[in-house]
Amino acid sequence: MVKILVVEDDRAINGLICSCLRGEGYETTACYDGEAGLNAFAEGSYALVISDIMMPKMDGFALAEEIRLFNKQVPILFMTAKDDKPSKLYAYKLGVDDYVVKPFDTDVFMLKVAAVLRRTGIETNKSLTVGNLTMNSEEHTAYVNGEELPLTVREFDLLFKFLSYPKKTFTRSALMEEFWDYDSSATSRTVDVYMAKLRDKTSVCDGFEILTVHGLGYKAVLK
Amino acid sequence: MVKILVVEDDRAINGLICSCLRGEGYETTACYDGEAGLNAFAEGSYALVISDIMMPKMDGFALAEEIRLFNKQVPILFMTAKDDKPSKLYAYKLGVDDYVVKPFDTDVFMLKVAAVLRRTGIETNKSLTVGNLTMNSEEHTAYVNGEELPLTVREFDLLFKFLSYPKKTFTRSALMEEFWDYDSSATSRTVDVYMAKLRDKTSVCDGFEILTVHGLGYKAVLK
DNA sequence: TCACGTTTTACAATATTTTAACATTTTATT
DNA sequence: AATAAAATGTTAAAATATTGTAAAACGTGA
Repeated sequence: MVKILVVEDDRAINGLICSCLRGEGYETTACYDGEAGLNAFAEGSYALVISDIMMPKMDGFALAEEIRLFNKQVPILFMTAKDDKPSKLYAYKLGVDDYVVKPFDTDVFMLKVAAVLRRTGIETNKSLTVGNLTMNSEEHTAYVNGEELPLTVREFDLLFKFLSYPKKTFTRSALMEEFWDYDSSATSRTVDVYMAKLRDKTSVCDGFEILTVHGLGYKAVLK
Repeated sequence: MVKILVVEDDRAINGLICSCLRGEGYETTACYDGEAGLNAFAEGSYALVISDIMMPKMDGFALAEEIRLFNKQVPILFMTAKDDKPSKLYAYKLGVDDYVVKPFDTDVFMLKVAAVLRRTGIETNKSLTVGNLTMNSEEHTAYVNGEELPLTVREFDLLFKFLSYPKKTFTRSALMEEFWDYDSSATSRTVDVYMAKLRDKTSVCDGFEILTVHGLGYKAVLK
């Protein structure tokens, strides 16, 4: 559910990082240079970017600058063999979230990833609790006050997404791109129907609310 | 030998748990308060810690915190009479693996133990009991009320998997990847046929049920 | 060939998704 | 403030998709 973009030209290291992350239940995309990283970032909605600094075509700093042009939120985690202070300072100036020096301990690395995501309010685990609602993506189950709340796959996916990124507004088209087949011809009004269903089904939940952002889409806000 | 540390001040309950676990082939150490538990943990290398929450000297939470100071990996299973959410949330924050509410069913308890160990990659027993069904993966045999339940290899593998991870939903493709040849061209509908067969054959079982997760796959739930 | 387990097929039964119609709310314009 | 226009809410029926199941076809080893 949580997507992480890994930009690192050393394919062995990139593979190692990705497999560690996948082992923790994250979804990963591997890119081998800054340019590819930027393109990938523009395509999908990533919860975190992990990037090397020294890479062909576009280095990590340039990538971070480009990403910051249209996204000031997404956490960026730099990896580097350099431990020099100028790089470090420059990195923080760009709004980089944290800094990992290679070679690194994968345990510590995973903890940093979890910490960054926690800090930015993204649920890292396969389970998520908001008020009296608990969702488990592995079991594909939702419980309200311990009782199972039956949800269809689409309903589950949508709700899990919304609660994974509270306050974030999702447009109908973004949701359809993410959860509907590429060649689905469904109207964007379909999303509205699901929102109504979710509002109905989650009316017993006390921790959040699904709000309409008129002219844009929907968002979940915690209360 | 898989070693399990049991920390529980009620000697009767502690003894019961230990004897159950030993019956399943685990090695156990009994401690009657948190302090003794911490000392024992520091001494030996345990694969799992099972702890009560309310105990003299040092409660379960404190014990878990201390253990986490020098071991972030070992799974911790809490037992408690409390079913309140604050405790539960706090427990998960400490990285506790699962939660058992007393009084509990020893069958379910043993399954949780097995599930936790399996999840953390520790090889456990080759046999599994759910209600009136006992399966032995070494002999590839299944018994219901002492009578043999004839299962083909595929049926056995599927059922054993499902019961090893109760509540977890398995997609058809995940199952096929695991149990079918890489180059098998079988349709995923084949899985459905096996589910029907398993449901039929296990209709005399009282401890679980195979449920359909529409749009995703199947799961076994204990009852 | 027979026996047995596996896989496919076809159709029935269910469940979910989508549409479409109308109601209501919000926004823009006068 | 009144009105029109646009966007959203709601619902049930229609359209699709998924699953259940029995039977047939297939493949393999004794």
